[in-house]
Parts: sequence; structure tokens; C-alpha cells
Amino acid sequence: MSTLKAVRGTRDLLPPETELWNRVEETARRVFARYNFGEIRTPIFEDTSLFARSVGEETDIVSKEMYTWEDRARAQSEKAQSLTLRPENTAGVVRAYIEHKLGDKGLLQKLFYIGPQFRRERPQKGRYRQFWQIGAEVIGPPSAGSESPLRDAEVLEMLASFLNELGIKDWKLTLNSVGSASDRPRYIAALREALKDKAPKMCVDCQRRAETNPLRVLDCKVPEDQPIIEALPKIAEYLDDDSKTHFAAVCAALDACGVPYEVNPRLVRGLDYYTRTTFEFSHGGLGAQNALLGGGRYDGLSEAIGGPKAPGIGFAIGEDRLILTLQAQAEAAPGGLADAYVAPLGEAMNAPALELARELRRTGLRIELGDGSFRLKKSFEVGNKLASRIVLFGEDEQKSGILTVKDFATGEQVKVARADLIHHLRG
RNA sequence: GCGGCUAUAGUUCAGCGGCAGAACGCCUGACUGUGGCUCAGGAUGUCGUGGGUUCGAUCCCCACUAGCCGCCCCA
Repeated sequence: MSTLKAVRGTRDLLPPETELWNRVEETARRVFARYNFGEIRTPIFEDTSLFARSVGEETDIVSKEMYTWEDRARAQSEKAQSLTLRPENTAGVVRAYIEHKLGDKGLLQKLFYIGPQFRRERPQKGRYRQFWQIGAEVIGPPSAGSESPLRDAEVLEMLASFLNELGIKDWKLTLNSVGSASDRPRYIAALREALKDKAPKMCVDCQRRAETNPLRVLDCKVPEDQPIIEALPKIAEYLDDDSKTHFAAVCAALDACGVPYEVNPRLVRGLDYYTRTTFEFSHGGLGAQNALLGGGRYDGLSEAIGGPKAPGIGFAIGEDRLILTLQAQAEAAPGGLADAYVAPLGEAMNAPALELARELRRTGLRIELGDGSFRLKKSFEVGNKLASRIVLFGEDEQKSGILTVKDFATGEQVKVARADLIHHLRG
């Protein structure tokens, strides 16, 4: 019988790596809090139609990557409901926004989330079937200023601060506008038209993309295709005046606060709900999955799933990829040594040693407690791996109240009165 | 979903159609209340799983599973 393993594309996160995960999440919470974001936690599964209607029926995510099942019917007369493990979190947040009438307060809602998402793709480095996203959404009625380009710039500036504070080096922000809900179809139609006679001269992938998803042709990396792509219609030429001024205002605000970026007219995002501003922060050294985070504006999403007009902008950070990047930067893991290893000498000292450890731990010291059945040599060996100092605690020490403390780094050994132990270990 | 590479000790990896190997780590001792350095000794294991070829398979063949890389796509 084969032993059970974590299923394909999923994995266990173990110490000390989990320490990094906590650091990432703490940093996100701290930074987002400065911008007055509040946390939202939505269910891990939702009605399938939520994703079909928001992300888009024709996208890869919805058409082939979702974990979907028929829930048991609650009554004989009822038909089974189709449920899906969330492949992303924006749809759930907007659903919650609508369901709880958050827009009725007349204010902008600023919400962030941290949690697992699920997509059934072929696993690879930086791509998992259960992966974690840290994301945020700024959404509200237009009267609250939800369409303002200032919001876009503020979110981008927040992300830059987050990455910098985390210590991510050499990130790159790429920016584009895919136009309003009406610009986009006009542009796609023009692209299809232009591709009619160009596509046959391009690579096989592009020939297919020209049919299935013309925007993707812009992403092609085949060198021979580049001149053809350059000559294709540009999205910028199809933006209406509102979209143009909106995008210009986003850029101007970023310039003003010194956030570096690059406009890439070819940056297209795969989710149907994106309008106007789209962006991506990328990082080399992640292989084929170089996108650290992505996001954009979704002015029509709420209405698409039956809600009020509620434009918004948001992003999702690939936490797994962020961790990989931090690990690659090899900031020499701090190690995580305890302050002291308390070594009971003899099993009779185990119970008194637990009490001593308790006393020390209550003051916030990080203590490893050994085992009285260990020979002294073994206590030293184990202690040396786990802590920066060892505290010997045998019957002599218990009687006299004078403990022996040895510093592993210096080899220095001293006698310390039990009453002074906390002070000594602090120093 | 498609293509390629890979799977041997706790870890990193050699290896060969005929007794399963190294380094590091681990255990024991030199040193019975003193770690690191040194020295001596010891144990590593369903050779990913299931079939096939063969007198004999860890090795060759097939399938499966998993990981990595690329494609697609995305975080």
C-alpha cells in the first residue's frame, strides 16, 4: 500500500519557512492598516455562477481550471447546487459588498484579504493548485469617488511601499489601460480584423490566439512575430477621452510621488472584468511565473453580477511567489535559536525543570526544555543546536540555588543565582 | 491540457543485468557533570508504485504517480 501524500499541486508549509509567511502577512497587515483597509474573510467556496459571471465564461480559469462539484440537494424537490472552490477572491469580495449593501454607506470600502485560492493547473515552481493570495479592493458608489484615478495611484503606491518594506529588490511595475467596457470590445474587433491576413504569417500559437483570444497575441514572445505585432492597432488608439484622461491622471500621480513604472500597451490581463487601469509587479528569477502580483480596475463587475454600480480597483499578490523571491534573495535565515536550553540532570529533575522553564518563559524568554534522561554530553549537543546558552539544573543546583550557565558562542561558563537567572539570560 | 527531464539512506547525490555506495547528518565510545575540533567504531534503504523481459532487474521495456523545466495561462 502506498503511503498517503499531499495531493498534487498542494504542499505542507513547515518551519522555519512558516516564519517567512508570517513576516509577509504581518507586513501586509501593517502597511494596509496605514491606508485604513479593513480585513474581509469570504467563504472558500461559492456558487459556481459567481465566477462564471465575473471572471468570464470563456477564460481559462472558468472553462478548465475550477474545482467544481454538485452539492447534495437539500430536499427532494430541490435541485443540486453547483459549488466551486474559489479560483480568486475579487468575485467573492464584490458579492459580499453587494450582499451586505456596503455601498449604501456612501463611502468607499477598502477591504483586504489573505487566503488560499484553488486552480487546477499543471503544477510548477511558483504555481500550485492551492496557492495563497494577499489582495485588496477599493470599491464604492461613484459618488464616493470610486472611479477617481487617485485611487488607482494610491493602491499602486501602497504596493510599492509594501514590497519595499518587505525587502523585495528589483521589482518592476508595468502599467496599461485596457479601456472602458465599451472601448475594449471595439478594440478587440479591430484586432480581429487586422489579424485576418496577418495571423497566417505568425507562429502557430498566435494563429490559435487570433481565433480564441486576440488580446493574447500581443503577449507573444516569438522574435519573428514582433514586427507584425508592432504594426497591429494599439489599445491606446481606441481609448475614449475619459479613459485617456483617467490613465494620464494615474501616471501623473505616480510621477508626483516617485513610484517608478513602465507603460506597456501590450499588458493585457486574462480576467474579463478588468477595465481601464491594469497592472503587474514582476520580478526576474521566478522563471516562467514572473508575475508577483497583478490587478486592475473593474468598473462594471458589480453590475455584471446583479449589484449596484460600484466601480473598483484591486490586486492580488501571489504569496507563494513572494516567498520564493524572498528565499532567492537569501537573506540568510536568522536561525531561530532559543535564549536558553534548560537541561535537567537526571529524570528526577524533569518536573522541577519544567517549573523553572515556566518561570523563565513567563518573562518572555524563549526556552527549550531538555530531558533528564539525556546524558550530560547529549544535553550539550542538543542544546548547542537549539539555543545560545545552556542552563544546567541538577540536584546540586536545586539545593544550592546556584545554577550553571554556559554560553555556547563564547564557551564562557558562570554560576548564577536562580534569582538572577532572568536578568542574566536577558543580557 | 501538451512536450521534455528526473525519482537510490534523514539530506545532497554517485552507481551497476549478479552482496546497495559516498559525503554530510545520526548513534556509540575515547571523555561516568561539559558541546563545537579530532580520532575509533556503528546503523542507515520496500533503489517512487505496479506490471513485463530475464536464470537473475535498483539497472532494460511499459504503465501509473510525483517533482522540476518549457508551452498554455495566471498570482
